[in-house]
Amino acid sequence: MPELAEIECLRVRIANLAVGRRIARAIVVRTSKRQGVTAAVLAGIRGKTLDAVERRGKLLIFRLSDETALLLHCGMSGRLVARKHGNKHDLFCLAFRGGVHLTYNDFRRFGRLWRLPLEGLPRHAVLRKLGPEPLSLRFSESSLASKSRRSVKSAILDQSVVAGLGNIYACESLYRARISPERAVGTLTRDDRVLLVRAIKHTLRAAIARGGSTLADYRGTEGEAGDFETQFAVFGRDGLRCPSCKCDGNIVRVVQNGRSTYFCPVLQK
DNA sequence: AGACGTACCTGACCGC
DNA sequence: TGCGGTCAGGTACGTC
Repeated sequence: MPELAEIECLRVRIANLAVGRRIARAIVVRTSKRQGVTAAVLAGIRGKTLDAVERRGKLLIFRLSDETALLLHCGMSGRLVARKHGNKHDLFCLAFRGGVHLTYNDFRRFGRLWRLPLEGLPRHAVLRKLGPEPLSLRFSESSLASKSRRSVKSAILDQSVVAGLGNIYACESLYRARISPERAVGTLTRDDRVLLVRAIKHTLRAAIARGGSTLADYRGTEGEAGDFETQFAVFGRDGLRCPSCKCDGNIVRVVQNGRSTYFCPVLQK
């Protein structure tokens, strides 16, 4: 459930479900020290009220009434679902008064959980190194200004450059901006950067409006209803015709920094 | 600085 | 049916 658009949709769903409710019980179903899912991390949250659910990049931030926060990074496959625990990949469950349950399920177990005082939040290592929110005014053409020779795809996936883009929306945004993912970020003109920033904002807004993307791993399960994957122009579409009517290109798949990149080499320069 | 490999995990899918 | 390889929405680390 991992990129910004999916996390944002999840945030809204959780907020509607549980903000203002008191936590009746926190159940650690399966301890994972590496992930931070331990009884110690969740100790003492019983009786606290969930005051707000926020998001920063791909991180979810649960503000609790005792001036602490739970931070959750869903990794590759983590998600919060509104049901009691029971699945074999469930790690913990928050039971709220009034019968609402939130269960964290993560079959690949790359997710992470932290608990810390609100007061120390901005200084927390995972938050401190995040770049601007892509949908905020702080994210602009100048955020991408650089003399670097690294690829533009690698730059926009770098969470310290812009927080929250993942592999799907990086590919889709570059397509929309008609910029090759293989271009060195330092060769982008100011106009290129303006186009790319606009494309990123547009792509994320469109994905959020559609409830995010739901890939095969999750399809048909537990209530996540996003369908932005039906709108992909390039992601996972290698060998198919470029959807632009103006070019005769085919989508290709290449590997950059160990990850699949999809693009149209005719349209994207 | 940055590319690359590796590690962390489980599971789906494909070719043999 | 099984087996090995490859792939997966993320991040961190060491090495070159």
